[in-house]
Amino acid sequence: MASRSRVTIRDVADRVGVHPSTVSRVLNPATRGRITPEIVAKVNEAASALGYRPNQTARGLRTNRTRTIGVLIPDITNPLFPPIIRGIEDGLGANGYTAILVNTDNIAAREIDAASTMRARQVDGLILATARRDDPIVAECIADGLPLVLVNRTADADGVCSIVNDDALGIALAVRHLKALGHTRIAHIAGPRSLSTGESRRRSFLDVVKSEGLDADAALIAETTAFSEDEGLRACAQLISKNPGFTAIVAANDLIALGAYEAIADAGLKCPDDISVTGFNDMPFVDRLTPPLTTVRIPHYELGREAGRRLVDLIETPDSPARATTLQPELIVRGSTAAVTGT
Amino acid sequence: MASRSRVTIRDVADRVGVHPSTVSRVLNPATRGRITPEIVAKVNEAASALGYRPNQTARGLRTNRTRTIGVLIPDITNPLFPPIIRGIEDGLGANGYTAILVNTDNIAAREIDAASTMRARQVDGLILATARRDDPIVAECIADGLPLVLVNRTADADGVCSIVNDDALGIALAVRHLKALGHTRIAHIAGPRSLSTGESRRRSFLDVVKSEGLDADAALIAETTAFSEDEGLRACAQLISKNPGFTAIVAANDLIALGAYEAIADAGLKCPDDISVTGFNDMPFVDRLTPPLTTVRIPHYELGREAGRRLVDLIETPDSPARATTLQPELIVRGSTAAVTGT
DNA sequence: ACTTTATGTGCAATCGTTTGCACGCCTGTT
DNA sequence: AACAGGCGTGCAAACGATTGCACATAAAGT
Repeated sequence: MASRSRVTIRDVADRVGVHPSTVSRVLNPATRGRITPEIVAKVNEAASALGYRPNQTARGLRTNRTRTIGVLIPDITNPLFPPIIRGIEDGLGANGYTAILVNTDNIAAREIDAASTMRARQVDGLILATARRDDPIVAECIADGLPLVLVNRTADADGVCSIVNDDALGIALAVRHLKALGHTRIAHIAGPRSLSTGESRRRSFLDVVKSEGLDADAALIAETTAFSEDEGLRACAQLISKNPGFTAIVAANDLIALGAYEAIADAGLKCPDDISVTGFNDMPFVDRLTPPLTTVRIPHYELGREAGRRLVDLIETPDSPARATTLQPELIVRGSTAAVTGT
Repeated sequence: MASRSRVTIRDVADRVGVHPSTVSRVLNPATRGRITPEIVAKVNEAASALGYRPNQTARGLRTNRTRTIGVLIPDITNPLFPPIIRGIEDGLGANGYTAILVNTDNIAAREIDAASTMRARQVDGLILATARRDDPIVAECIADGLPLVLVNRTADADGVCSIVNDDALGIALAVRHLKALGHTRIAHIAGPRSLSTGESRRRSFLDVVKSEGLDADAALIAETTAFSEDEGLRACAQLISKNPGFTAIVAANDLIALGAYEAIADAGLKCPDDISVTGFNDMPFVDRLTPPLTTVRIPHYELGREAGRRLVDLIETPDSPARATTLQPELIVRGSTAAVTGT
């Protein structure tokens, strides 16, 4: 009696005196209408009296649908991801799906392994927040017809659903804001080009700088190998030492901006008095920094929710088209940007 | 061929010309020894040639063990939890278990619902970071013999495993640090008494204040209804307005400490010059605040990892004893505490 | 009144694995 | 040379649900 899943569909059937299949039909909303209302009532009553709970494992075996989806993220400890995950949960949960989550730390082998585990567990689909531009998991899912949605990043392969922020708009908002403050020579500390976010923000920066008629000087672009504070510090210090005469920095994300803060202080300069800085992501607490960081807020929760919904779509209507969706970010102006001071 | 789980144990058996059960035995390390090495080799070869991956759903149905465990947390968006979750994943993953995660926002109905979903999915055990001191889910798990571990919080019920921080030690570290700085009238902004963390830190505070021979004045204790910045602000403002003449505050967690920062500023006072403040948790970025927060660092990752390991223990050796484990915190001294200034 | 159609329920196979049991065959003992 | 005991493998029955099919019974059409 204290057993794990004590009561089966057969117990319910026996109690009412009907066949197990009848109970199954009653419990399935789609077939319930085919059963006499009186029996429906009896079955429902018996089911709740016995505390019956359908065994999802058995159901999954028979139907080949587990209502479970796999989510691969780099690192839940990165504050970027928790809101995405909540969004996914909410986008999925409304339809009775649940997520199993794995952190991969951006290590390809871990990603492959995790994907394999999830497939052994018969997930109905996958959400990747880990996708590289050229990603073997993406290729495999496409080959095997496993529903797949990319979130926050995108891949070069086409025919795959992705939900990403409109980075071009975000960068444009930052640049136009700085232009309005009188800046004309604006630097960019770019993210890794192997990641879609790094590459797209970089390209967007170049585009908008040109279209706004600002100085488009290759010396104003610094490269990083990771979206990290250390790399931001290193790249910014290098930028300053080359002294290309900029008055503002558009950082590819908040951590890089934090690194830039340090590099600026190390150089004996002040933000925003000497150099304005913008971030990207609006991580928690960047409003508490000194100065509070002007940054681009990405709708992380909405990205996740949309990804969840889209995946459910893909699973339940297999012919639904694979399109890339972008969501709009917003510029949050705080204290790290200021009008350029006359020389 | 592009089907979801295309190759079964039978396909492998057919290719080698043996019975499916033989393949099963080869694939199971425990029974592999009973099979002729030559056949073992052939089966392994065929399995990898066909890309066979055992169907966990079928296995779970047969064995009644899904190697899946359920994790209930209040809100993954709270920076407290991500490290715990990574810890759980690591503590579990080494043994081939995976976690399914649900956020409950501390809403009892959501917790019940989530627990029910997990049980329908035949989880092998549950980890609760949501437990209230008197929690119906805990009671149900005990009644049904479902392995259960509580993390970060504990429940009043006995016979349940819990992994928690040594709050008494944490509070003692904070109080002794302040005492060493010359503070004698120290206030405490407590968390909700319905949560084990709120209650235990409060009691520990009273204990250590007494044992250290400091002023134990009921007027020095403020109450909150939630571990939030707003509540911290409210409670601290109230404390200041009652003016019991304190020079330091031990906040029950970092968010409350943040609220205290605001209340202190609102009152025209300065931290740490007029009032020292200590937090609890060492959340990300509290080292970037002005002033950087002196706080108690809880080994969150280790709590999670220990919880994961313990749950695996409970599952695999059913008679293992239910004990409460505490892990030791550490005081991180930063800029929000200073020596008391002579009047 | 007799066939036709609809309607509600039971039957049994099936999903992919695991595992107790039985049955050969080979080896070693007397 | 006959027999006991392993040892390796096959057989088939589960696990708990779903679902195409068949079969009653009742309602409807001619």
